[in-house]
Amino acid sequence: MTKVHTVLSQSQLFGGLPEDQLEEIKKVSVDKHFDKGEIIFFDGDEGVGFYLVIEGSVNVYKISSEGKEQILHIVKEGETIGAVPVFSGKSFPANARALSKSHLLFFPRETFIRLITNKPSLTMNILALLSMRLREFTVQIENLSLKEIPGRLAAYLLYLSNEQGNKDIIALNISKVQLANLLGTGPESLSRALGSMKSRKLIEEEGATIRMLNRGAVEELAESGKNSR
Amino acid sequence: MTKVHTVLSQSQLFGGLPEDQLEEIKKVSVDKHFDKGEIIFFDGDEGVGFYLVIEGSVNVYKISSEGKEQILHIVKEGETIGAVPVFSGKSFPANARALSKSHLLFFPRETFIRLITNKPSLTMNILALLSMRLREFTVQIENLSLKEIPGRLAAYLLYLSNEQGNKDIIALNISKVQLANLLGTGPESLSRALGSMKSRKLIEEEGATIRMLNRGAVEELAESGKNSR
DNA sequence: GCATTACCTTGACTTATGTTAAGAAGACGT
DNA sequence: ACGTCTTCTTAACATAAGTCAAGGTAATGC
Repeated sequence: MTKVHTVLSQSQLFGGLPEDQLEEIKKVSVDKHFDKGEIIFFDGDEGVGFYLVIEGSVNVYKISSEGKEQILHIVKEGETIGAVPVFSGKSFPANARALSKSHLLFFPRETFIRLITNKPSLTMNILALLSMRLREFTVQIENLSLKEIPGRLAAYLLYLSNEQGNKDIIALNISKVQLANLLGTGPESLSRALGSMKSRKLIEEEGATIRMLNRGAVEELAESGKNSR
Repeated sequence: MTKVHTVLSQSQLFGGLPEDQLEEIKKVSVDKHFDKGEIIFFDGDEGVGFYLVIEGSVNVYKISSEGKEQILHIVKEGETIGAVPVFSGKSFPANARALSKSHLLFFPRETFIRLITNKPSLTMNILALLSMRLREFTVQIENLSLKEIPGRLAAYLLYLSNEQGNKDIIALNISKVQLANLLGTGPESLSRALGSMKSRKLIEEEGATIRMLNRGAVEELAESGKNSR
């Protein structure tokens, strides 16, 4: 069983599909390889198809005229990037860059649309995928607009903890700069927010590992969005 | 021809469908009426179906623990609300409230899913709709994170101008408080941003009408996101 | 037609976060 | 093992925007 096959069959997009359909899917895809830091597409480029990550991880982000970066999504194995223009028929709505050496599968737009027509279960998977992404974006808008930076950080730590099995030991999977850009700020403010949580005994930090000392207080911080008072 | 029929046939969701399918759609829907200010659903409520606006307008929003409101979308005739949980099978991701006396059609989840199975053109419409919404959210995240309030305001004025036929005379279709909440701020800051644009001769204001005096400068403000320098 | 209410604007003040700069700690290649 | 880069932290300062309060204007009801 190849890695490609394993990832496809476990992806949200193609999971649960019969073997013959998976084969068909594999056949219409094109292998693409990117080095760390390489651009996969730019905001505004014509969207001629989408990508599924087989190995590595990808940063999907917007960039301001001054060069500040807002990360929309960090995409890992089995997830997709660039699906929006497949269905709304326009350009990519953001930039994408490989965070590590990555292996992606590219699906050309027209071929893929022909493929999904009259495959209701696959279509339902896509609808679920897009809906999930919408749900995530509403959370991100809520965080950016209604929470201050310490609150966003607390919410992200809880999200990570949840993803890693609700342990109190959390592994930061991305660099501090990237985390800052995901939270809509820069490394200095992130450093201060972490420092504040440490001095208030909410967390401990050791390298890329964070230990939650007071989950209740972290939850309250994430909930209220505000640091104090 | 009833209003319902007209709106359905011109909606993004059901536009371009044959007459018999439109009839079938109308049959599975349920009429719902809401007064101004009435809640349609709450963030977290179980999503048992979605709504299509026939008449009136609806505010889809998140709310912070302190009561600050962030508008995600102002939904008008022919548009839908609450589609996410139909496909990702969970709760509504935000609140919805009628901005005026409104007439909506409600589509129960299971019935609607049965209806769309094996109707590829309808399914493609839904995919396009969700993709469009995703695209809009990426713009909103970009605005919230990478632009200051004057920049967001400028971008919104250009959006309105574009929607109203690229005239320099723009009709504000919502109250200032709502506009402020859409831009992620409060009425005081919006007032100041408008004041700054007026004193710099970028715009003139008369009641709910705004006249763009210097489109180039407005575009630059929206583009750079920053007020000065 | 007048009073009451909702909506909007303005001003003074506070605060969170951005900015600039410098230094510390860690990673990396030679 | 050494120096060079990158990444992170800390501090001092600048600024955008939130907050609180007051007043004005427009809309609405009696």
